[in-house]
Amino acid sequence: MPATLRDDLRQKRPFRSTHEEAVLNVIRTSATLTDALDLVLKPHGISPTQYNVLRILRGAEPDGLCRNEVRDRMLTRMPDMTRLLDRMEEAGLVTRSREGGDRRMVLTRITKQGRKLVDELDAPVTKVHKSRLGHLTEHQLRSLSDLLTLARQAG
Amino acid sequence: MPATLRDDLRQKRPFRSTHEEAVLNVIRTSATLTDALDLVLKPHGISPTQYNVLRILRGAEPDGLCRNEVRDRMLTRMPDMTRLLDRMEEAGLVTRSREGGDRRMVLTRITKQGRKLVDELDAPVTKVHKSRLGHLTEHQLRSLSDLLTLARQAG
DNA sequence: TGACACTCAGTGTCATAACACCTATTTTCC
DNA sequence: GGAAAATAGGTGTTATGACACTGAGTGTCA
Repeated sequence: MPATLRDDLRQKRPFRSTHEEAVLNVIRTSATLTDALDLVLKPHGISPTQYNVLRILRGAEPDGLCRNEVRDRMLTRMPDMTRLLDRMEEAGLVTRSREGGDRRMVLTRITKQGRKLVDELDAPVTKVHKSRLGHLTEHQLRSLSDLLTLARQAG
Repeated sequence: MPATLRDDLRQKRPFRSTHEEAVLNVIRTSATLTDALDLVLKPHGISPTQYNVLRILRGAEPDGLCRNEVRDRMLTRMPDMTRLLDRMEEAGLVTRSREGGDRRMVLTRITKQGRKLVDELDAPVTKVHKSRLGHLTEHQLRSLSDLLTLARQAG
């Protein structure tokens, strides 16, 4: 793994600004982390996006959530929740049902099978996170999260 | 914009570890930055991926690069460079030609039109980077890039 | 009380990404 | 010098993402 982003991307020129450098570093790091996660999830037949949905719905048990509520809690923007949930329903990971007072709402819940899958994935996912960031100190991890949280506070 | 990632994602539980918190922060921040860039690029008819290719090929002028070399310099993994470049060639942004000693190699170059487009985008892209991260100090930006670079050094 | 705007979901359609497999050329190495 | 491995690029097919549009159900307020 090359030491600097410039080496990594084999860039000849320096970055135009520290802002640009930071943006590219964030995107690059996100891609490597997502790729590593993807490798862990692939044998189980789900994508990082689907895994994200399962985590959200596990956290919302036993009430379930409506489609837009799931969408708004996603880590990445997902404009087509309907068909994402269609696929997950077909795979037996979630169920949907119209119920309650507001007949527009469709509650989505994680199934027992979905719950089992996401529970099983806890250990390997934790492991891949630690394998990717385990060489950072607690203080460095705290700083990183704080800086990223600050970065998202743009007007 | 909510202050913490937990609020942002409306998570009830705390993160399982600082590693996990950092991973999710990186992915979330990357998504918001990419979405902002996408908004700038969309009126020009290109995606962040295509913009990345144009930047790479502008930096490689006048020699051009072969397909795999472009792929390896991409910010995010792109397994189907062929058809990405097909589309860009069709849009008049790049050209391809077999030349030189190794007849397997296809050199890709940015066209005058592609060059014009990416040059025009310099100002608005810089602007969006600064609008997103302009509230951070130079020292914070430097720390952020350094921590992310360090984060990618995993074994 | 009924027109209007709003919200929730879903659909049609096209663009892009992902994955496995294929062909041509070059390199390696006996 | 020729078979085998490696490398460059491309194709077929499926899955997923993006975007505009539709329609049902709900609130609201003149």
